[in-house]
Amino acid sequence: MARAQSMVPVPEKLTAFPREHKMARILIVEDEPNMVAGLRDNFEFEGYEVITAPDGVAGLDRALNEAPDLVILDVMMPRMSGLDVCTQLKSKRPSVPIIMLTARGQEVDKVVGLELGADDYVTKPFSIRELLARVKAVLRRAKAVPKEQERYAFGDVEVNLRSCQVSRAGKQLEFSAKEFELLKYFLCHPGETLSRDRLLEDVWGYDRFPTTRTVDAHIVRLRQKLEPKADEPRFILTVHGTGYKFVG
Amino acid sequence: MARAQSMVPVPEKLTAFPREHKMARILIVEDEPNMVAGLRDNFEFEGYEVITAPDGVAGLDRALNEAPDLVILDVMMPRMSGLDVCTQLKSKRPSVPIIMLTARGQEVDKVVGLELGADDYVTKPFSIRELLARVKAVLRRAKAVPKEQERYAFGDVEVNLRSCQVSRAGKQLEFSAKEFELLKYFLCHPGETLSRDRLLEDVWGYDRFPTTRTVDAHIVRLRQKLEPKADEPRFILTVHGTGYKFVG
DNA sequence: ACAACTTTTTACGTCTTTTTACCCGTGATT
DNA sequence: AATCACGGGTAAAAAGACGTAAAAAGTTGT
Repeated sequence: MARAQSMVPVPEKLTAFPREHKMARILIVEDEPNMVAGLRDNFEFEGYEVITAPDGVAGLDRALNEAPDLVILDVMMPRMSGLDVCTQLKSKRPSVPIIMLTARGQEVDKVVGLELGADDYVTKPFSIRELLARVKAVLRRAKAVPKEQERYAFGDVEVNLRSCQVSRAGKQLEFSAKEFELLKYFLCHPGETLSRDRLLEDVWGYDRFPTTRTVDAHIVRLRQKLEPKADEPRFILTVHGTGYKFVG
Repeated sequence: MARAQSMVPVPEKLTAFPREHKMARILIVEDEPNMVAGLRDNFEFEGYEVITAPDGVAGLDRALNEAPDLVILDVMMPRMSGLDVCTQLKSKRPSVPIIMLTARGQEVDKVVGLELGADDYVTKPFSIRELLARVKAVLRRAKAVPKEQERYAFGDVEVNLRSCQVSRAGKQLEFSAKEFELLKYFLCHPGETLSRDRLLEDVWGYDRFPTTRTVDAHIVRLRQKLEPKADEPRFILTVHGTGYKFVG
């Protein structure tokens, strides 16, 4: 079913991939080869990492062993139906988001699917853009900061991870996207010594390869905004020869 | 005044609170650091989310931008007195409850404060339990009036969510449906940085999938209608690399 | 079916952020 | 103390995101 693909003339724009920490890995479990190929092309074009499985048994196996960030699951498949995979997967990895693909007229399955724990469903035939949009939405929701961890404070600085706000002595500070991501990463790994390579990989992402000095440049800016004395840091410390660490 | 703090044993770590639906966010505007620390400990122990500001100007700023559920306002403060903050805040966010802190002997201020729209006042020195009780009471009253503020004002713009009317300098403006929905979403999430994806999902809805640039196009139109200078926005701000945010 | 209007897409110039390059100071090592 | 590697500061180049206008597509009312 190359139908989905043809609904949208494939490469529309080369306008950069959304800069996420790390591009998500998506598992597609689907038995129809053309459909798989179409989906793979589109998702890879958007910058996702794609792994696939041709039937339910293999799909469950890969889902359990290869830690995908999201699973797209056809309902009708050989060996094990998408519904069964869904049930089993959710029981073992409750937090992995699942999007079900159902054929039109399988209305019942939609309901059952959601009851089984699927996060969303899409009815065939669908436009690839719709699927892409739903994937993005589900991933965003899955990644949303849990309530308990959304706020941090150190010194006279307050950080709200949800609303992306940083204030110091009650006054709002402006942070660029990267600066905020980096700060967030520090906050989530307090006391840990983080190498430049690790920061690059986790904050910048595996498919980008800037110089390690890039990290330094950003550290400088964080310090200028957050440290009482930028040249005598109290929070973002240098670990000579290794990297940086944050202490709150 | 570390008094308040010592009255309730300060908990070591504030990890797991009994989870209510949504614990209220309280803004404390107060210049005395010990007082702030004491209040923060106590309120956080009770499960409230606490944000603070050390003077009137910063306080007003956070009150407008971070949507607190209640504001505790010291009368005597640097830069801008609690009374002025109260007046200004009430004119822009009429529904946000305010509790004033006054020193004994400032009897006059009490009266003035209430006339200015404060919901309650507490005289220093006070017991933390008294303050907690009054906060709870005020919140209860505020919540009793079924929420969702329906009128907003910023700059010379007035918005009525119920009648879907927008006026600027007293003159009615025409808004298309989408434009109004978008504006409404901004008004309901002041100060929060909203990504294009989030706006698309929440404003455009679940089953429509336009490009993220569509959002920009609408932003332009909102700005043209609402901003004094469309090319130098004061209310609908760009957060480069992330999205937009509204500040009133 | 047409006209008027709203919404979405496209295209491109401008502006911001990010990255790189280079030089200097400082802390580690011998 | 001398050397050397590492990190900090700065500015300029490169990459990327935004603003805007205008065209295209979609809606609604007549």
